[in-house]
Amino acid sequence: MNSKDIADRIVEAILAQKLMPGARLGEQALSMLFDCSRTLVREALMQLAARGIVQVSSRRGWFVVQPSKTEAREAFEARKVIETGLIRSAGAMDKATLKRLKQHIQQEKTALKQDDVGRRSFLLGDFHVCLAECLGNQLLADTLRDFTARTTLIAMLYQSSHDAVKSCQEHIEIVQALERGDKETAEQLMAQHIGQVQSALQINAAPTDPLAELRLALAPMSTSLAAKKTARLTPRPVPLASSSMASSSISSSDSPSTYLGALL
Amino acid sequence: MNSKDIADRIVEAILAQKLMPGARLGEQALSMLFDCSRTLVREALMQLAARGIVQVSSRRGWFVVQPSKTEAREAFEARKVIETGLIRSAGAMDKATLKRLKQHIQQEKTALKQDDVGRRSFLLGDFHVCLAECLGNQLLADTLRDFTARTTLIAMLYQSSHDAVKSCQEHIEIVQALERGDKETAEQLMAQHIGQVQSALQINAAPTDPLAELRLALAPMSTSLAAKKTARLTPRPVPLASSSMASSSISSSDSPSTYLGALL
DNA sequence: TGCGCAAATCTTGCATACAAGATGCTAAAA
DNA sequence: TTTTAGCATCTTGTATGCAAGATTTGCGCA
Repeated sequence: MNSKDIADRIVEAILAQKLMPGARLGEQALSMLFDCSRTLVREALMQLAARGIVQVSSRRGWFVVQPSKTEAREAFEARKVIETGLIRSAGAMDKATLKRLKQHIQQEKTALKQDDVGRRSFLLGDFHVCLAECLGNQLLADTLRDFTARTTLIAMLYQSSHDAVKSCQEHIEIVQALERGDKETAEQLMAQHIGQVQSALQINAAPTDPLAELRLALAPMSTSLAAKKTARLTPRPVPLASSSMASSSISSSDSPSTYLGALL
Repeated sequence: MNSKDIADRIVEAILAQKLMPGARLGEQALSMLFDCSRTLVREALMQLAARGIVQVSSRRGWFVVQPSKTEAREAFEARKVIETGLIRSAGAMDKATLKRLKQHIQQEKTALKQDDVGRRSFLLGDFHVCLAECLGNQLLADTLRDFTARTTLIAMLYQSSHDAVKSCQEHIEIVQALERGDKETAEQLMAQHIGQVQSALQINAAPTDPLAELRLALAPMSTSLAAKKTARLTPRPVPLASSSMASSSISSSDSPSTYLGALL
């Protein structure tokens, strides 16, 4: 179990939506989880930080990134540029490659049928990485994996109302166009597809309020008797919200076993 | 001096062609150079490894990457895809942005005039990063910086016969097209420009012989008196050349101060 | 002279120890 | 009751030590 494996597992967990944006990644917790020293965990986290997946707040902790609206726009634009450009510049696809893509879509369908949310989310993102590999560019495929992880986080953060079945259907149509050799249509479909995912975001809503759950849970009931206690919690959002880090109250209140489950 | 700074300095040195592909980056040497512990150096190197700039060979050392021919193709294709796509998807540029680009070109010209090879090389690559920033995508700009470092290494490795003056001229034409709002031409010029750089490679020639410098330095002079000593060195290339890593004899024979100069 | 083996050296791999800042809690005082 | 000062705890930041593999060097031998 080296640092590369740890990093891979974290990225996988993000792609499977098992790690929320803002989730805490404590060095000690991870070192116990992977049964190694903090050194290896730190190396993994440094690598992920260099790839824009996690960030560290000095002596406070490591967190999964929470992309801003600007970063969200950039990430989707980047994916559009790369994926459409890759289709445009690619040559004809051979049979084996097409088979691989079709198999991937089969896996997506299976995950959809079985309602396996984690695997479904992973595969829907991985399709794009797979496509880049099929189009013959490992460098861009790797880059795209990171960008896809980013957009996955964005979708979680901005409460995407995105439909998985529709997404899979769009993948099918893209592959069909490629099979016909109709690159122009494929490119256009891809742009639309990414646009769909992007516009499913509720980008105007503030990034998922880490206090949303609390607010909802603690909203005064008609038969309010806890008025005083909620009053004590309400003032606190101010310093938290102004903090750029906004360490989600979800993660800080959860026990380590929560993300232990996400990674194992 | 944290790990981020160290990583930045190494990338800068590569962009300025002061670190050759295959150059050794010893942890101890760097830690002495930056006056810190090996820990920080290691963190920096791990980050660079995650970005595909350096690689580690287990218990042998850290080295600047030596892209293969396939990786070279992928890197140029990736840059074409990103840079042309970015131009295509961009909106109109405002005056301040155009001014920034023109200033950059001025700097390029100055470096050319002063024959400052390091700064010249850095600026010619940085133009593309700057353009990406001007087109409003920091994420792709950062990605492009890494890819540009890669193509710079490729150019060094495959003995590019690339002309800096011509390159600068092409930058000028691209900015002119952008100023006219003629994105189509700009896109086309960019594709050609990157193609120029790529085709200046002598890709068929084997990656630059790591012994070339030694051979040259130790070639017998006309007034040869060291005939016996050079004879002793000639047989050794065989086992070295067969080694895939080919830890460049340059670095192993040079004192630390050599790449000390490159980084300071 | 050429070859093979073993010791010495060099370099990374990993863990641990301790420093230092951030946070939260408690208790005392206004 | 509210505020604030100080203490306890938690978490990362950095250095160092030792283990282990790779490479080189040197020596003995044919």
